[in-house]
Amino acid sequence: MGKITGYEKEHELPQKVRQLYTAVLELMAEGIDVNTIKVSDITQKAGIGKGTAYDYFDTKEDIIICALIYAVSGMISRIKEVLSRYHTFREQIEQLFAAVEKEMLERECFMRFVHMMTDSSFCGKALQQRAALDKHRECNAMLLLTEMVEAGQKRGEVVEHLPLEYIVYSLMSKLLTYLAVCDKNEEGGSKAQRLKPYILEGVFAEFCR
Amino acid sequence: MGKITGYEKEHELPQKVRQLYTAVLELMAEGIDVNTIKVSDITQKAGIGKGTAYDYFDTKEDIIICALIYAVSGMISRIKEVLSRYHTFREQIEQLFAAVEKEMLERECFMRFVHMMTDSSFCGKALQQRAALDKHRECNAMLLLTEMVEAGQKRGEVVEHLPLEYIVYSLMSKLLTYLAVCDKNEEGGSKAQRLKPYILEGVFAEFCR
Amino acid sequence: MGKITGYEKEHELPQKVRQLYTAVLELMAEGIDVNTIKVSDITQKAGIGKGTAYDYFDTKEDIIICALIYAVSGMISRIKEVLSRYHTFREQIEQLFAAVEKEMLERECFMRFVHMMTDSSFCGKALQQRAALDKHRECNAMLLLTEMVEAGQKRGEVVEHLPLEYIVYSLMSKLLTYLAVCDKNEEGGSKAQRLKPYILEGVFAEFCR
Amino acid sequence: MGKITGYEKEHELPQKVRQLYTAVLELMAEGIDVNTIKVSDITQKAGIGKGTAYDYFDTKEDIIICALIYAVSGMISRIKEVLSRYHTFREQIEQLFAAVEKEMLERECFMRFVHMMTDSSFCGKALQQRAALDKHRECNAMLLLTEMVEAGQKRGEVVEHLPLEYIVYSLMSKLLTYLAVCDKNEEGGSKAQRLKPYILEGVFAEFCR
DNA sequence: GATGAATGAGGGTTCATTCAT
DNA sequence: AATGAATGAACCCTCATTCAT
Repeated sequence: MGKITGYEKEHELPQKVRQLYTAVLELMAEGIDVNTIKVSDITQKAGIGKGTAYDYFDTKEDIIICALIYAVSGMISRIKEVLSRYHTFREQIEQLFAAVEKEMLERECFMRFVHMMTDSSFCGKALQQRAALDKHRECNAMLLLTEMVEAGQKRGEVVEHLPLEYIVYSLMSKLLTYLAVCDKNEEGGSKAQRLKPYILEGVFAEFCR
Repeated sequence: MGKITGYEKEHELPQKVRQLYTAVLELMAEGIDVNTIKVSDITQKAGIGKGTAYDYFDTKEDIIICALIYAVSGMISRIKEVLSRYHTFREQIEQLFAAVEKEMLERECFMRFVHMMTDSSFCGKALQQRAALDKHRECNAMLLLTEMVEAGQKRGEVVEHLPLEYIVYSLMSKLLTYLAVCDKNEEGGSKAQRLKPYILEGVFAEFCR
Repeated sequence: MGKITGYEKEHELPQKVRQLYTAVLELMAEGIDVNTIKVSDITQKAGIGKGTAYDYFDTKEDIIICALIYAVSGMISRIKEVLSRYHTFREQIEQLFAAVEKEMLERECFMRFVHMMTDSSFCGKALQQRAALDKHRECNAMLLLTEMVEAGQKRGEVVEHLPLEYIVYSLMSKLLTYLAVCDKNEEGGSKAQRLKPYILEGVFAEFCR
Repeated sequence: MGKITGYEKEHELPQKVRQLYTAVLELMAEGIDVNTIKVSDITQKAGIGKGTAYDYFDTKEDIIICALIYAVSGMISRIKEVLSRYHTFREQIEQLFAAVEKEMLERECFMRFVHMMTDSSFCGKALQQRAALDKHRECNAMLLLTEMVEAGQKRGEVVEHLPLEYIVYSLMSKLLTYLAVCDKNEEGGSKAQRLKPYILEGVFAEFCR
């Protein structure tokens, strides 16, 4: 049987694979370190046999990486979908922060994803290789931001005297800062709520005409 | 014998411990994943026996964490020392970016440290516990930034209508973005050089009067 | 359903069983170690489902053992058939060596069979048990030789001052030596061709009047 | 630490390695299939930790192969030693059969060794590779026979009209036949005893002047 | 004090066998 | 009847930690 690549469409996913992905993501949401996740943890939580995981994946790493790609792709698609309903840069930025903040599970996963992208862990290395091949793929958050900014510039909402590169990195960095604050503050995100308007205002002040 | 805590002053460090720290940091500089480092890797590179490491530390994690704390404390002291020779917020910011960029080996460590602080890896967890107890300690980079900003505000250079918290997080995020860009661009840091003036300018525009 | 015993006549063999046997023998001819053969290898090569194999056999060992018995029985029948057309001991011996050499696939199997008969591998143990029960059966090569020698003695061609037992073991050992030499020398059997006349001559000199 | 190669001299063998070898050979003497021996079987019988085995060997196969080479080399040296005290071909042949028969444990090993040499099992493949490199080494039984025959020819005791190759193969085959008969007959070797004089006589009649 | 040989618990992976379809 | 997805027991190997020297 052909193994899972991580690029399957939502509806192509075998049921067991969905269960595996869910299990991985839940484990991450519970704060378990990627490096200490055991195959038996995953399959047990997924409610399937250990051998079954290996019918679909070659290694433990594959399972985890594909689960992450799945989660991040899904998150980005959903955010894209939300953003497509808004037509100004300011609204889009606001919605972006709101969307990213909304789902606990995805947020956790996204943080993990970002970590791994800048990480030298076993999964990190593999993920980065994937990402290098995937510049054009759904799981590329930078691309999403780039498109948003370019569209904003076309509409005349976003300044043009700053390099696109800088604006995108800057946005990403602010978004991650915000996520980090959300993450740190588990008692309800009050610090995040306090800082959010300033972060947004900083973005608008610097990048909007 | 009392074990090493990680808070020893430079001159209090036993020779063997220094060798262990150096070994850990070199391994990291070589790009080895923290989760993959073996005790035997460390002791071999340190040129000492495995048992000796356990005379000074209780667990492998302790060795790595203390090595990181050591490296980051040292880095922050050195940066503090540099900054103390400058007396305007703008100069300090510029020097901060320059200093951070300069120390190649330490920069790698700093990135690792940052990762782990926002990470759920074995070391991460332990580091975060440490950090929670260490709000006042040398290895706290946020504290350094906070002091810088407060001093800047006292001197009337830094705006006061924004929350201190926001300014500090924002600075940290920009610094990390810069580091990430440096890191990514191994062919000589040209992207970092291109973006640097914009990042600095963004800081000054937003936070300086 | 009654399981396969390995004693079915050629025409009693269900089609699927024949496919299984062929698959096992082909795998062996490919040089795969008996201990390494996987059920999935066999069924895949046989072009049938894994479950189906277990409709006919209880264990993997059964499949392999029966395939071997099938192959060796077939080989011995065919040799018997050939030998029945010759009426002197010398001719029979010559034909025996020729026949054994001819069947390339079967030779491989025969070597495997011999190995296992003197082996303590999983299959070996089982085969030997079988053989102990099967003294009278088709797959018994020693029996074939014994009959040949006895007939030779009756016709006055073979010496009688040596124990039948010794003559038979000696013949078997020479035959196996010959096979081993054929086997070793894949570049065309020149060594086998060189040694063959001496082996035959040794047999005749020692055992023929 | 450097791993064991299997070519260590008796006195160079670390104690633990000796224990491992002994354990392997005892397991074989007990009739356990090489392919089913577990590392834990070996180390348990050797009375050492599982990990220790891997300090000296890289894989389970290595342990078994080296144990076999050790046993066979030892056996052959001992036989050589015995033979060196006899100076006629006839005596040497008699002593050879006696010596080979004597060492019950080693005999078992020798049969295993022979099996593996003509086998495609995991160990077999590796052993054969070794043997290909070891034409000149101690564990080469053919070499021992070759030397014996050549010396016999020089002394004028052994016929010269037959190819050396044939004589050696023939001797080996007779020796193995004898061993196989010894092996089969666990009730006291009476069959072996009955056949032995005929086998020896056959050798003398064919190869001695 | 310093060492590194020895340990053995633990986890990734395989594969014979089963059973729902 | 035939299938092959699912299972989980089993086993090799690693490596943090200990402790005799």
